[in-house]
Amino acid sequence: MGASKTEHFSAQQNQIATIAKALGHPARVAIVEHLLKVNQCICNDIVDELPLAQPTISQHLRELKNAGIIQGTIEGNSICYCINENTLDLLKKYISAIVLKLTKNKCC
Amino acid sequence: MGASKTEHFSAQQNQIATIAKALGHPARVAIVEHLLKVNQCICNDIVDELPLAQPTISQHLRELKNAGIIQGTIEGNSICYCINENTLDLLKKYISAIVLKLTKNKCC
DNA sequence: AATATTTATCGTAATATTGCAATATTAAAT
DNA sequence: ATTTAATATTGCAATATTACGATAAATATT
Repeated sequence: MGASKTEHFSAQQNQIATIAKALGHPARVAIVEHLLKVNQCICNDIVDELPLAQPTISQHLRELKNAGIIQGTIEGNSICYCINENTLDLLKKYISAIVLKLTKNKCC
Repeated sequence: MGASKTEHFSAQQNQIATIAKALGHPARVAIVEHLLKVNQCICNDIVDELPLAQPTISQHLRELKNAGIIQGTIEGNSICYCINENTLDLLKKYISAIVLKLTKNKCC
């Protein structure tokens, strides 16, 4: 196989998995951290920052964008990328709810 | 390629990516949710719960365990799995810190 | 001892991901 | 109009992931 059986799981489970998966690569974590530091920047700035080729960065940006973690606004020649707060907040709330419930549990 | 250039990124970036990656599949999200609901259970209980074969569940459990999200304790014949609070709390804190910083920023 | 139960591992097929060189696309600058 | 700059896309190779049948390993039950 190789393809996930996404149709067997709930919309929320797939949504959380999609967001988490997008963060599941150190380069994409580094991109998010860079965007957090500089607030907003263009693709080439990230190419200068990370040890990856331009097409690779572009691919990672697309995945972050598809997952809703970042957004890009066309500004003439370039595209201004920044973090979309809502998506990360959604993940934050989901995990926070889990951790909150866990403190009331006992583990084996 | 196909292999991530993990050596170019910080230990924390790799750690966060590893945890997020483990949550980056709906089946593993569903496993975590089931463990949250029943507190603790054995592999076969999850096999009965999800539409995946036993070796597939076992594989997903191993990945969750490798990422530190769950832990397993041998109990005679079976293995008792439960959520490891610390790892999810780590991810929670990391994302919370990002979201907190974001509220002070303006996006493009 | 034989059987059942539970989980892990092996092998394999299908698909996805990662990374980059080459190239295309689009808009700005000269 | 030509060149420059910024980004995306294409095509490809290497590797990883997902899924499962078959089987192994280890303990429990009869």
